[in-house]
This record gives sequence, structure tokens and C-alpha cells, in this order.
Amino acid sequence: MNLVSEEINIKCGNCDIRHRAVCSQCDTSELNTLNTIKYYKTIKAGQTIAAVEEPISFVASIVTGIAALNQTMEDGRTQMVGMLLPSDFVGRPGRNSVAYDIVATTDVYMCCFYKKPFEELLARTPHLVNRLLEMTLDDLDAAREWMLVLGRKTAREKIASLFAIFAHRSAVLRRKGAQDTIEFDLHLSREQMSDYLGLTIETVSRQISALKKDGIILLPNKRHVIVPNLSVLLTEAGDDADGGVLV
Amino acid sequence: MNLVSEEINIKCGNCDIRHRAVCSQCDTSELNTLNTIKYYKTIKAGQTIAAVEEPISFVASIVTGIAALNQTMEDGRTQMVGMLLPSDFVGRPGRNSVAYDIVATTDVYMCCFYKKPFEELLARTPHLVNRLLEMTLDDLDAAREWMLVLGRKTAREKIASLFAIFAHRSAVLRRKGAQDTIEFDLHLSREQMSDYLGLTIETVSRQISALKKDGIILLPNKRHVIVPNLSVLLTEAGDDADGGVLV
DNA sequence: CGACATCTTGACTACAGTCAATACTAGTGG
DNA sequence: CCACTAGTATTGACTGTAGTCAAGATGTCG
Repeated sequence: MNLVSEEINIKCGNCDIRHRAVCSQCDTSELNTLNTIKYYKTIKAGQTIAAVEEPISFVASIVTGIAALNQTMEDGRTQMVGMLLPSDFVGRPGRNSVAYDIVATTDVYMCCFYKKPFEELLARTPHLVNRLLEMTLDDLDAAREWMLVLGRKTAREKIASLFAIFAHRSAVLRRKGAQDTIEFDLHLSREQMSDYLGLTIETVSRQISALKKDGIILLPNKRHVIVPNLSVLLTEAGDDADGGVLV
Repeated sequence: MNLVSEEINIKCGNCDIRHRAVCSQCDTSELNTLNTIKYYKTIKAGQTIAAVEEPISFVASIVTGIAALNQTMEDGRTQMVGMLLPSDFVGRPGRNSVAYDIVATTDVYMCCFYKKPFEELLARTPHLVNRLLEMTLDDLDAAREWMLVLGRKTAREKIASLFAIFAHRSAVLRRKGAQDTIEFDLHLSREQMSDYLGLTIETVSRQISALKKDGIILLPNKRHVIVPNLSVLLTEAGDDADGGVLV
């Protein structure tokens, strides 16, 4: 028992997403319980984690990697409706299927919990529900923020908005300011970007070239972006140069 | 005491949204508590219920009427990011302001709870949090469903999708099937529709005229719509003729 | 090195936006 | 009751942005 408990502490204690995931407020005993119903799983880039028709037997936290939530119309048009990043939660308690296809964009490492026992734990652990509510409200705000991008922004503003999100995330990680040079790796292909932005890949390509030509961004290669001045990028995104950027 | 309790039962017992709102699972004692911290409020059509800059001192349930969640860019472009219908919840526990402007589309009658005591009740009433989580997850699904509309659908499909939502809601209320004639009142102006759909009012107007010309809908007047055949409308919306319509 | 993916660029098209004139509707006051 | 006004909606003509189709460039991996 002692051994098990120690093992858990080592595992969860070292976990990168420990302080942000659903389990962030769990105490040792709750982590013990979680440990009995959890397993880790790796999904290769491009593989489907869950599909709309199929039942799903687990819920999970993304530990590393990126996954996309995709909606598809019969004729093949697709729209990415969300991006799952490390610490994000997969699955909806109380439902046995997902509302959109979840596809691994990069290799994804997940901490999975068997659905049924997780829901039981949820039922007797209010703070878990609280955490889930917090996360869901954040997701909702992000989704609505993105609705403005999809509904009202031009192609150039859309690209700038997407890059602003990546730049913002990178800036937070490296504690940089809006005046500093920020750089980040582009984990999405042109096609994935077009699906996220409601554009075609040609338009994505053209607008990226245009931003590059105008010196808003530098592109040492196709998957790496350097932003000399974040405020300028934010202006291009149609945002106030300080606020309004989620995720 | 007895009197008070009776009065509450009458009030909440007769409440149209009693079985769908946050309070749907509350017992008599909880309703009593809620009653001590609640008040009713009417907002005239066009009035702002809450604005992004201003602090908000309450959370609320919409009892009757419709309100819109609006996002606005500096240059005036606006996007409706959600519609609040009877039983929907207003405000975010734990936050003292809202992320978007909330504007009454029709006259709105709200059941308001003072924020602080409501949050305290929330902290000791797990099933309330559960209900709020359920509602938020539904909102999130609806928002993501709408992202597909905004990002990938044509103007005609957008209008058809909007009407399909209204028709669907009306059909559920009156227990009609997809083959029946369904009608509904249009509570939104052309401008509000354009804000919801990410279009201009001219395009909205043109597409409505086109749907009318093609016999997909009938328009006895500008604010009332008759749908002879819902499946046909759903096809126009680009949806599978049975599923996929939220709210 | 060759083969296949992904990405970029160009030429042309089409859908929705813009600007503007006209029609409709509801409300007010003579 | 009609005339007038203000707000809302429709329709037309034209423009512009992003989509489509297609060729060529770049990148990746066996």
C-alpha cells in the first residue's frame, strides 16, 4: 500500500499538467482513487481519438501533444471547433459518445480514466465538478471568442488572430512582453489552419505570405514563426493591442 | 414561516422554467434559501442587461423573453455569440463582470440572485453545480455547432440553419414531426440575424427572399415564418435531414 | 535520387459586401 | 382618418474578397 501510494505521488507529483488539469485540486487519497481507474495511452499524429458515431469508454486529460475537435458536413466541409492542449479534458461525463471527432494533431499522450468509475468519483467529489465547471466555462469563452473570428474577421485578421494566440501562449510560457520578439513552432499544417479559420489552404498560404512580406512576421521555415512585435500583430488581428486574446 | 414557504411554492411551483433552470433540482428548503436572495426584474427590449466593462452584482435565470450575447470590435463590427432563452442562466459564478454584452432582444423578465450569497449556496450545494455544469456543456456544444455555421456554411445555408433552429424549437413545443407544417414568430430583426450569422442585413434579406421564392418558407409577414416541410429546410441548411440541430 | 506530401503562386470566378434608391411598417399628431 | 416621419426591410448595380482550378515549387522520407 505504502509503495503504491508513493508510486502515485511520484507519478502525479511529477506530472506537468498536475496544477491545471481536472485533478488539480485533488488530495492524495483522491489521487489514489484516480490511480486505480486510470491508464496512459499514446495516440500517433493523425489518428482519431474518438469519433461521433462510436461509443467512448473513457474520459481523459491531455498530458502532452495537441488534438483537434472537428465537425464535418456530409459533403466533406470541415470546421475545427476547438483545440485540445495539455491539461485539457476529453469527453463529457454522462454521455457515451462525443459530439465531434477528436483527432490527434501531433502525437498525443493522454491520462485516461475509465468512464463509469470516474463518474462515480465525480458524484461524491464536489470540487472535481467545480474544476470541470471552471474548465468548461473557459472553453465556452474561448469558443465564443472564436465565433467573432469566424463570423466577422477578414482572412488576414483570421491568420493574425491565430498567430496571436500562439504568440500569446509562447509569451506566457517564456514571460515575454508585447514589445519583445516572440517565436513559436507552428504545430498545425496549412490545412488544419484553414479548417480552424474557415478558409481554404490557398487563402491561408496567401495571407501568411502577405504578413511575411509586410514584416509582421518572419518565417525561417514553414513551421516556425517569429513575431518581432506582438502589438503590431494584435493590431493586424483587429484586436485592441492589449486584451481580447484567449487560450 | 408556513406562509412564506407556501408563497414560495406558489411562486416557484407556477414558474414556467422551474423544470429547466439552474434551480430545477432544488428541494423546498433550497428554494426557500434562494427566495431570500432573489428578486425579479424586467428589462425593456433593446436595453443592456450587462456590459463588458461594468461590474455585475447578480446572476439570473431568464424567465421570459430573449437576450443576445454580443461581441463588438473597435470598428463596430459585431457578432452575436449566443442567444439566451427562457431558463438560460446569466452570469458566471466567480467572475464580477461578463465577457460579452448582454442585450435584451425582446422584453425580458429575469429571476435574479444576488451574486455573493448565490455563490455561497453553490459552494454547499453540489447538485446546483452539477446542473450548472450540464447547462454549460450544452451551451458549449451549441456554440461549437454554431462555429460550423459561421465558418463553413453559405449565406443561404446560414439562414436555413437559423430558421431550422427556430422551427425545431417550435416543433418540440408543439410536438410536430419533420413532415408537418411548422410555423414560428421571428423575434429577431434582420440586423440581429445578420449579427448572429456573420452576414450583412442585405444578404440576409436577399436569402430570405430567395428561400421564399423557392417555396422553402412562406412569409405571411416579415416577422412570421411558415415551414411547409422541415426536412426540406434541413437539406437547405446543409444538415442531415434528421439530426444535428441544437438549441 | 525519386516519389509523394505539402505548400505557394497565378489566373479566373463567384459569393457576399458596399453603396444607393425605393418600399414597407408603425407610430405621431394634425 | 390621413399625412408625415423614422425606422426597418427590400431590391438593384457594382465591387472586392476569398474560393476554385491548375501549375509549379518546396519539403520529406524511403
